[in-house]
Amino acid sequence: MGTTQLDTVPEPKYWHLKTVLAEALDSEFAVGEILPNERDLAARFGVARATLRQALEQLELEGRLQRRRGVGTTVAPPRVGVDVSASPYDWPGVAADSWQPTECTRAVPPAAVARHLESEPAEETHVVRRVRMGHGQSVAAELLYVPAASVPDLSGIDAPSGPALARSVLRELARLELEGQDRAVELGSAGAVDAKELDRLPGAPVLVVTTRYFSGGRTAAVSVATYRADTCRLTFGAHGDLEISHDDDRRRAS
Amino acid sequence: MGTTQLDTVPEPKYWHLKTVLAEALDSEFAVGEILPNERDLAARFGVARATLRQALEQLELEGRLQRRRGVGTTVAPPRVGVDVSASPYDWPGVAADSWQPTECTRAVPPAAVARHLESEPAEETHVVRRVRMGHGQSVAAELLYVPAASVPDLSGIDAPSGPALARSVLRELARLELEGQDRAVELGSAGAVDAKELDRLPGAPVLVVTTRYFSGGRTAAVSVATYRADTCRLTFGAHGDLEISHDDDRRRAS
DNA sequence: CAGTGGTCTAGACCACCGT
DNA sequence: CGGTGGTCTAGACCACTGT
Repeated sequence: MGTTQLDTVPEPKYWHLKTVLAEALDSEFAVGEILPNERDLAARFGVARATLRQALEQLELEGRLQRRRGVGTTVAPPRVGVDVSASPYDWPGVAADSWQPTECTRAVPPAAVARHLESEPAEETHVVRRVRMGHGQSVAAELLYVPAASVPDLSGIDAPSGPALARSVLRELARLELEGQDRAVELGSAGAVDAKELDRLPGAPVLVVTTRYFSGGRTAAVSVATYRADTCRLTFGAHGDLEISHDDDRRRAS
Repeated sequence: MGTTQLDTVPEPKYWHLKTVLAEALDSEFAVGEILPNERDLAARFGVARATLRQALEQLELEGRLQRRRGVGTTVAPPRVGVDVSASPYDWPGVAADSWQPTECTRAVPPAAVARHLESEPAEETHVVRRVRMGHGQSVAAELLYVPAASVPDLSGIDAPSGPALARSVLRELARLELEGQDRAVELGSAGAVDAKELDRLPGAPVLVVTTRYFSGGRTAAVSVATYRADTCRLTFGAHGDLEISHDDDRRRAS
């Protein structure tokens, strides 16, 4: 029979608002255009600001709006397709990918990561910080955990803490034979540091990509990369509007 | 020089709250245990309920809490690893996967999908609805768009609208030679129907997995699967806490 | 039915950005 | 500085769940 019942439930205001705004976005606004401020919008729709904000939050989550404190709310461009497929036999940092190492420290990895680095209990590892650029902005922030055992020839050198050391670690890592890798994607919220790196507020929604690199029967490194969930679409394979489509303008009505 | 400045900015209350609660969750609560209700919690922490809720929302987004209207807030089990890697040369519905077809209608696909079905402009396609089960609950809801051209032998049959027809479409589809597929993952929010299917409220965060199936140089089908972002971790490859860990029955409060 | 989370309001103040 | 979005409050009522 199915639910022929037409759900007489009254739609929440913010949900209806979101729908109305989404339609308006499609038909009456161009990418990059700024919307009226929240107080005006709320007044125009006859709702409290909090309610209006609930609708805006949803639209931002869906990547249709972009809000910046002190500036305003703008219509976001379509999500950027970011390739995350990487051939399963390439180490990170090979050749010229879009990642840019920014720092390298030593620290004991969080429990969730340590669990993947089977052999080691609670030991310090190298931690390489990298940022992924795309379309003129930083798109992802990564922490790459590399146990000292994976880069034995680095024990002597500790001085050049920073990008230089980061590159050294990546170089040494690439000398191992990579046997395979593993990926998982989940939703998270940006911590304070990632948020700053991604130019978002703390708590912003991110897609967390955890990658394990296998070598010598062990997990030789673990990467935790956080992608801006509002602006990114992770692609596996040649999917999507590959890289940069210089021209995409849809949405133009009137 | 880097920001040695210790950021004297006062942390937002809800952010601090979230941290405190997260720690309490780790140390003082078992999976499945129910928390005090929001009004009590807010009073205990000396904040307004809205503020307390902001913290809870974040924790729910991160998959650490589960809130159900009329019931209460419980400590969520660790996220379920759901394999999404599928060998690139398998059609959906082959053998016994965890998908269960529930319906099959005909409709014109949304613009975003139609764009992937290059050849066709705004034509009707078969739309197969499937639900993916896992760990005793529905974990994902899918819409599979199959242009009539991809399943030519089905033109005569229209009667058995429902699971039977759905299975027919999948069977016919599997007769084509699959040349490859494509995946993209992005954040979205559940629509009214998906929400009901996933037992969540509308607007709940979901991971949207879009898959294109290629055959005969064309896109023979497009699948849009929405996974519960709060409870799922999408895995590519053998990653993660593989399948089912048989022992997980906590949740039993007298 | 009582108790829970979900929605909504009308304010207030704060942090940030551009000028 | 004025204007923006971000945080917070103290209420109110609604929708849902269990018993």
